[in-house]
Amino acid sequence: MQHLARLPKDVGHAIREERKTKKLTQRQLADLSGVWQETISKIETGAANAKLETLFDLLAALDLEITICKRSKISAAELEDIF
Amino acid sequence: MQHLARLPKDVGHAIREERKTKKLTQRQLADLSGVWQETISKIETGAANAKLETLFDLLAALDLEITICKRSKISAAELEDIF
DNA sequence: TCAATTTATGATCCTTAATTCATATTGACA
DNA sequence: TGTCAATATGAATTAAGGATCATAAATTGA
Repeated sequence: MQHLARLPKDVGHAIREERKTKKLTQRQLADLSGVWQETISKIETGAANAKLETLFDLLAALDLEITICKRSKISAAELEDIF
Repeated sequence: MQHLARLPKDVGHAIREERKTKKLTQRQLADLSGVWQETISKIETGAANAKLETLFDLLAALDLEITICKRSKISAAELEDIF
């Protein structure tokens, strides 16, 4: 599964989804990544405008990486919003 | 072209590459994105650990987006380092 | 429903990014 | 090489994230 992100909150959603897919609690992810549970909560709910390093710490713990590419015409998320 | 990123400096490289591809100066990108030229310089050179919002401002101005997905076995950048 | 776990929130402190201005360096090119 | 544009760097200020502790709220499962 891959997640498209154009805003910080999209990143939070992606992290939460992947964490749940891997059946990890925020605390377990905190232990794996070195990022505090409270911080993870704020990022997942979109309350934080995280720093790149924090994001990459979380992505590494979740065995994820980022690809930067040209914007697609319409995203799956946008489709979900429309229909 | 798509850029893989696992560290903040990878993001800086990707932004610089895309900016050059589009033949924009840092100042022009600054005007387009609302991010200061000085900040762009620091991000591109890896001297800054940018915030997500700043990153997305730059990506939007460059018509780029991010995809979060499972780590590939080996990246193009890693291949370049090896060979 | 109740208890235990998980997640969210709030406050404080510390660190650091972003802004802003000034200027030094570098790079391109006539 | 000399000049102009582009990029980098540095300082000061402001704003915000992250660490940390405490705890409230929500979720889950017996």
